[in-house]
Amino acid sequence: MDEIDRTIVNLLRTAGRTSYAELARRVGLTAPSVQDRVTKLEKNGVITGYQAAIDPESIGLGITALIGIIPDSSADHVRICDRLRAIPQIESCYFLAGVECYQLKVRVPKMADLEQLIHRVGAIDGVAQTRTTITLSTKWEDRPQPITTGESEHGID
Amino acid sequence: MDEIDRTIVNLLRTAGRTSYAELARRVGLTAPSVQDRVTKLEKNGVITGYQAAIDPESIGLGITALIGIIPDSSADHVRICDRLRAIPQIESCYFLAGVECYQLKVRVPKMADLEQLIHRVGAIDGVAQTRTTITLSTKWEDRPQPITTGESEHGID
DNA sequence: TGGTCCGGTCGATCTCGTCCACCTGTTGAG
DNA sequence: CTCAACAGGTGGACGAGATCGACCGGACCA
Repeated sequence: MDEIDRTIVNLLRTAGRTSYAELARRVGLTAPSVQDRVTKLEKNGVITGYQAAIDPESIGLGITALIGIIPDSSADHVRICDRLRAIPQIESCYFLAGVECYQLKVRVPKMADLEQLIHRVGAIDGVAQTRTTITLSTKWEDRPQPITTGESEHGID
Repeated sequence: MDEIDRTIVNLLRTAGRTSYAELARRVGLTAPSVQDRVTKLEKNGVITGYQAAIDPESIGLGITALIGIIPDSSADHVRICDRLRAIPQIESCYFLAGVECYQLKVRVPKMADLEQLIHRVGAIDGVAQTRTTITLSTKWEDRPQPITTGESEHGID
């Protein structure tokens, strides 16, 4: 994980379809070397995948909401997590330090779908209460912050 | 935006570096046709970009937190938004319907950085109060939900 | 000194991306 | 009904990219 790897990661983070040849030009190596580095980054779990960013509204997911979950005292978190994972509308799921121990980011086409979704989450065993907030607009999302020099050690590679 | 477009989007959403030739095989067209469709999807704003998914810990961003912002009554939201946008650690920013009218998802290397970041956000003109929640773990994030048939009209293309 | 490993280059080959000419089915006007 | 215009697809050609194996040079160590 040297300076060249960081540059490659920064480039792929903002332009995930950049060819190996183009990456090679940017970092001053040849294509096979870059490919080798990228393969290692993938194998080491630094790069976990590639995804096209889609405008949610264009595919009929015009409503975004955040749902906080307050568990009851007997909650089985492995079970809750499994049940949540089975709900496709939940795009992100964070386990939090707080009274609301989960926060979900969900997307649905219509309000009726959101209502149904809230009921479904609320019905999960161990969920005492949910608190939903509608997002009026997404200012930005998943903006990659450039990697700084690895001044702290992370034991990667 | 027909069935083939939806298939292409679903494929690119989960495997953003899939070649046009491979996409063509999957949808039963030729590579030039697929490329044409993808170009149109990009031009119409359906596909807004491509990004490699990176494990945050691997690049020294081990701490994720959610920051809620409560504005004061005289808040100028354009100004607040601009100031927030200038902070690179804020990866996502949602404008919410609620007392906390923004929620930020931030990532930093160390707790000290988070503290500094909270102070910086709190110092923005129009921000009355912030409320920060640490995420103990990310169960999953940015999981693409497959596009269903466009039963509602969205006026795309 | 010599062996080994790591990471890079180079060259050959195959696949992919991209452009262009052509084909087909649909639509709408005369 | 016929014909022109058009959208969207196919197929071929050619340049660029991906990928593999062979080789090279420096660092490390016995």
